[in-house]
Amino acid sequence: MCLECCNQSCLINNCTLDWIEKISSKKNTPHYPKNQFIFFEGSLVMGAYFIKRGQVKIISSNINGKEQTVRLAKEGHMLGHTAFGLEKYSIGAVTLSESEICFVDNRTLQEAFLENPKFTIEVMRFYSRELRKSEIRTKCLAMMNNEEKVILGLLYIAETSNDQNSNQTKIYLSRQEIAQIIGTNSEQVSRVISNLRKDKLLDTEDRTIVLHDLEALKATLSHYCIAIEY
Amino acid sequence: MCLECCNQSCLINNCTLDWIEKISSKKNTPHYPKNQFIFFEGSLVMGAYFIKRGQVKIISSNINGKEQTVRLAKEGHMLGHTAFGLEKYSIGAVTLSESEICFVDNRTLQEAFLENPKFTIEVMRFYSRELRKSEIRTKCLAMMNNEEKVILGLLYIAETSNDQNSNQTKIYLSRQEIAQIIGTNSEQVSRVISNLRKDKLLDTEDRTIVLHDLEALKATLSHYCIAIEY
DNA sequence: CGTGCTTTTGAATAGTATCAAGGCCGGTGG
DNA sequence: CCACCGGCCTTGATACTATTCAAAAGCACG
Repeated sequence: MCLECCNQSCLINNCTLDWIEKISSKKNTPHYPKNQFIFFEGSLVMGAYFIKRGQVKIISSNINGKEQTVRLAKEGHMLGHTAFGLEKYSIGAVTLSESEICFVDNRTLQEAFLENPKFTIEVMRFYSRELRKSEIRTKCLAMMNNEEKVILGLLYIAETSNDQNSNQTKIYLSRQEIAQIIGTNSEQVSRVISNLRKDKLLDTEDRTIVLHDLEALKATLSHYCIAIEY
Repeated sequence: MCLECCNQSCLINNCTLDWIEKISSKKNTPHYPKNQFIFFEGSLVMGAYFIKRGQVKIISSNINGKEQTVRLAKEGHMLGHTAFGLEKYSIGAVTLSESEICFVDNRTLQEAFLENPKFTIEVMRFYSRELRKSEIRTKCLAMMNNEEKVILGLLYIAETSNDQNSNQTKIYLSRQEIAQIIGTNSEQVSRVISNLRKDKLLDTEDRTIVLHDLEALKATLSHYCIAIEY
């Protein structure tokens, strides 16, 4: 039930009470394990997904199967939405952690948009923010060298991670997964992480990366004037 | 007057008739020459811009003044929008051709959104499409080599160009401007264009680039499964 | 006709991707 | 329990690509 949902950041909360109930009765909320596809590139568009809990990567591949992560999403984010009006998703989505994700079909969503202006406006603002973030990312990936890109990637992962409880952030993604976020390969990521560890900008515990000073990492990217308000 | 506007693709047309008139009475439509700033990075957000005619680049710079073009826009597109809720624009916009661009202040826009669901939905869809395009671009710029990026850039410029009347598209941007769109430098662009001319994939007339076979150019990028429906 | 800007091309350099080998760790099966 | 296997990580050597530097030519402009 949406009305009892723990996730305050869910966009559906911008609907009227009776619409929240209506959506609640139509949606379903499967439980996804880690590394599970939510939808595939090329599959049919049936509706939109709202992340209740967990971290998700949005991916796009070339014909050789090489995969690029184009966006990360966490609780409160919407997925699949970018495909409205098209027949098929041009991108795919995969869970990075164990997740709960609500699915709402196109028809219900369309009616909700027409009758809940506040909801529609907030969804619009969500896209607007994501577009701005995507554009800043375009700039960074175009102008940065490998070391800077890795730092950018780590900060991005940290910001879209859910466990920001303590003063240290742990990253459980593989070197390969990080490489796909910033557009390089696992060897380069490994090299840069080794250097950053020597410079005491991060620690590693086995394969886990531990960020203990986000501000110091951000400072290394300050030349790019990144607006950091995700 | 919006009601008499020649631009059928303008998003404002999704409002009710009286709202179109209301917006019409509040907006202004300055005439911009080529290479004119519409708004600067860091300036205050007063409203949104609707392109009536012309081509515009959205740019973002680093602290050294190096400039990256993160998006191209043409008639029917919205600008400045991505800054709602923020105090300042994190990006800037510059005309690439002589243009007419309508400005609507934040307050009027906000009221229009609340009372014109169809308008809001279409603006949302516009963002949604732009986000998808930006993400595909992220993938391409991450995976392509320089030659492919230049071809991608030329196709992007052609698609956001207004004079698609004949079977050949002319591009008047400098090598430097093209380089900033794809994240390289003018020398590389020059080299690639020389090679493409030898391969008969394009022609040049003085500094102008002439594309006479868009399909052949697109075919060279087919490995990337680009959804080409801008 | 000179000046300044863009384009083009070559050469040197720097940076990144690729290839290869070894180490570490967890899981599996004898 | 231990040996083996496969996956991921790390590091070095090498090849390749892209950037930078430099110079000359072309064009626009006063």
